[in-house]
Amino acid sequence: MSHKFKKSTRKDRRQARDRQEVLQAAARLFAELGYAETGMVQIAEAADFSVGKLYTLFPNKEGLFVNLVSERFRDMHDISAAATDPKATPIDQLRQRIRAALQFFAEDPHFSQIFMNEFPTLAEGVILSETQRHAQITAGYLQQAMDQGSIAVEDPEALAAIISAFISGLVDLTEMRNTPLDPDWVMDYIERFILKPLEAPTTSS
Amino acid sequence: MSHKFKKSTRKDRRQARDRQEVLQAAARLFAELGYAETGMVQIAEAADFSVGKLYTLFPNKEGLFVNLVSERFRDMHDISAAATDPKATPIDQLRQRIRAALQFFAEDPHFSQIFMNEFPTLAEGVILSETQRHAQITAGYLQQAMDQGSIAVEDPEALAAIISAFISGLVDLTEMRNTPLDPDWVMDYIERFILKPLEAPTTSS
Amino acid sequence: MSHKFKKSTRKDRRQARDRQEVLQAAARLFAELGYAETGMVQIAEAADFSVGKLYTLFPNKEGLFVNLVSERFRDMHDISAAATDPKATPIDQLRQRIRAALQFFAEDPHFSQIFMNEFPTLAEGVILSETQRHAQITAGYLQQAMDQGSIAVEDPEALAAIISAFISGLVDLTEMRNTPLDPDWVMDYIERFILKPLEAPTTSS
Amino acid sequence: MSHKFKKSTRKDRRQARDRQEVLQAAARLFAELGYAETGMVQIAEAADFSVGKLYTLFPNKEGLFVNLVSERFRDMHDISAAATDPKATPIDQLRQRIRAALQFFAEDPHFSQIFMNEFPTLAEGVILSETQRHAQITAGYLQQAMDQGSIAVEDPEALAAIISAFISGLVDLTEMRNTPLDPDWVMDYIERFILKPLEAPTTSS
DNA sequence: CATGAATGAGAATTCATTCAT
DNA sequence: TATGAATGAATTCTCATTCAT
Repeated sequence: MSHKFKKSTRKDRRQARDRQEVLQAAARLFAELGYAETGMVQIAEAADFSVGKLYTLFPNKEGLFVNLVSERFRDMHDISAAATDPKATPIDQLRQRIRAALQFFAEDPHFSQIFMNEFPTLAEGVILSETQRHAQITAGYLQQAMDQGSIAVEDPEALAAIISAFISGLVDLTEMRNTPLDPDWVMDYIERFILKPLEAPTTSS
Repeated sequence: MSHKFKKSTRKDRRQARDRQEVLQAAARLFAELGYAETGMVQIAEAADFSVGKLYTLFPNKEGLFVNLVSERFRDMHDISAAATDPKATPIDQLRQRIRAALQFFAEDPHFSQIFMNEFPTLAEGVILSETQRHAQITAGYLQQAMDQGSIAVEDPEALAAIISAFISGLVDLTEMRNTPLDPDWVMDYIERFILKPLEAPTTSS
Repeated sequence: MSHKFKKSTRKDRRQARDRQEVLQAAARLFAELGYAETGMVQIAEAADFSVGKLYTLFPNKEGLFVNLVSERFRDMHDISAAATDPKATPIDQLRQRIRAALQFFAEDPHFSQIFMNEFPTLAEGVILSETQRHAQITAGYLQQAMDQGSIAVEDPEALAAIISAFISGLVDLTEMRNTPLDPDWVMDYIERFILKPLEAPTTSS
Repeated sequence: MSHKFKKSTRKDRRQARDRQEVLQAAARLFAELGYAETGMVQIAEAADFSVGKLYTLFPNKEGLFVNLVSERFRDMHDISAAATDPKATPIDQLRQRIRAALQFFAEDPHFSQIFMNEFPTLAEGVILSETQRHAQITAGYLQQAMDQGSIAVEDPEALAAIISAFISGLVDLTEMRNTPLDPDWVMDYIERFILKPLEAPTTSS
């Protein structure tokens, strides 16, 4: 019973699984070739589906891409949220979030690459708002910390942008050096150049 | 005097001017629509030239783009070089370079946007090497400073990447806020979060 | 029986039929307008297919042309081969071949025209080698006949070229007169001016 | 004096000379690259004239080509006419004409190549009529000879086509073998396979 | 008159999307 | 419902011809 909610769950589950398979294949191609150079036929072949199927799962190429990115974003968000201890201080929660994000990038280099390379070009609608949401969360923690007086008062949006850029810059460098991403290595830089200065008593100025 | 050198400067000058006009129009379109979404016909219309003219000025679409970017890059490099006082300390020279680059971004928001958005996707050949060159110069100053003992010893490449990312992040934020870029504002952050920590005697740890 | 081999014959057959239709339409246009003056859009319209379809059937315009010509060539070769009685004398086999070729030209005036007009310009790769192959076969028969002493000793390559030219010349004249090609009429000339003189005992000179 | 006729002869002569230079350069290019692959700019450069000049000398690309071919045709005609002894028998006059034409081909391989390769495709208007005129002259001699009873009665047009084809075939072979054209060699074949059979008393039939 | 840069119509080719089977 | 062949609009690039200088 409860028809409304559980209707055709079997089909839905299969659909969801198919979508995942397509997204996985697409992620690899987008990462390797870029959005513009990846064709729908290619994606279909890589995912072992027909082109038509792709259009039953996603509205169009852009939709597929948006879906791919926003889904991974949501995953990242969920993981980050799960990794955050609500009883910790705001700054510690931020630390946990950042580390979780780095872990995520380390585990999904395809997404990481797409995020770094293809993203800016296509930063529209859903996607743009996703990045902004993440930035806002970061900014939120910083704002809380400022309110509590535990860090110096700054423009929290700017600090969030800086943290984001920090990560981008170091992930990029990692990619360029063709080495796996080491979250600790990045974390150390963030710790020393951002968090520590913020936490240091600005007393003797 | 020197006949050989001044030959046909009239036409050359006009060509150069036309090229600039095309690049200007193209820069605006690439910034607004992105490389892939901008057509040659569109550029021609925006620059008020015929399509054919575009192909007398540049070998093809990619050539036009590369020209646009590498030209502005060279300009940036030249301006940066001119702004640098070779008698200053390495870190001060780096300060001067960064400020010059920021000034440049502030004055050419289109290039700035293209640099931020279109770049990663098309980062090939000439362009990639240009970015690397800039990063290397930054790294070079940092290395010198480390050698002189004036800053803490770090991975200079990573620091260069961080500085680059810092700038990207804050320029991006500025764009997002739709406000003009204030070099001083960015500089202040770099000063406080990167240069100062580096210069601080790491002694009492 | 034999599942593997008959798989998807339906589609294959349709494809083959479509290909033939395109080639037919293209043959007419190439014959009437020439290769350079015939556009892909025109061919598509004439064959009542979309332009895209053409590119699923052939790699590009040149490919379509080469296909058209080499296919007909192969047909001609097969028909010629089938028409040849291996037990006959070399000269009689040559007779049979020439007659078969003339029959072929008579039945496909478009190909004949393309062969006469468009050929030299585009005589590259596959096509050139096809003509050479035919010339070599002719030369081969002549060589055999010479070896057997049944015809006078001559440069067989030159004789082959002459026979080829003979056919071209008379086919051309037929076209110019806008009359259907009569194989017997051409054959008669070849018989009297080439084969008979060759066979005649060169004794009493 | 006699203003009407000699007006601006200086200029006319220069024009004629320029035209020749252009045609010479064009002939080489058309022979090497083919009509379609040869551009007006290329011709201009090869002839060391401006593109504009080309359009004062000829109406357009096709006009230039037609001019080139018909001019050489006229030359060939003139030379052939001069080489012909009106007191000789028709067949001897034909011999003289053919020999003159062969000489001409031997001396101007570019024209020869264009004639063989590019010609059929562009066989329109002026050009077509030129070939026909030559064929008609040949046919005329043959007709005369038939009327005089010195050769067997045949379709003179067909014979003319055959002679033409004979020449084409052997010139082609020469080109393929990449050797210079030997008029005597070709002449010998024509003599033995066409003229002699024609002259032979058809008595014993 | 000569020049050769500028023009723009036209050509080949691609590929996201649709829809008959 | 799934398929993947078919579609055709859109894109890049060329080159014969013109015309301002």
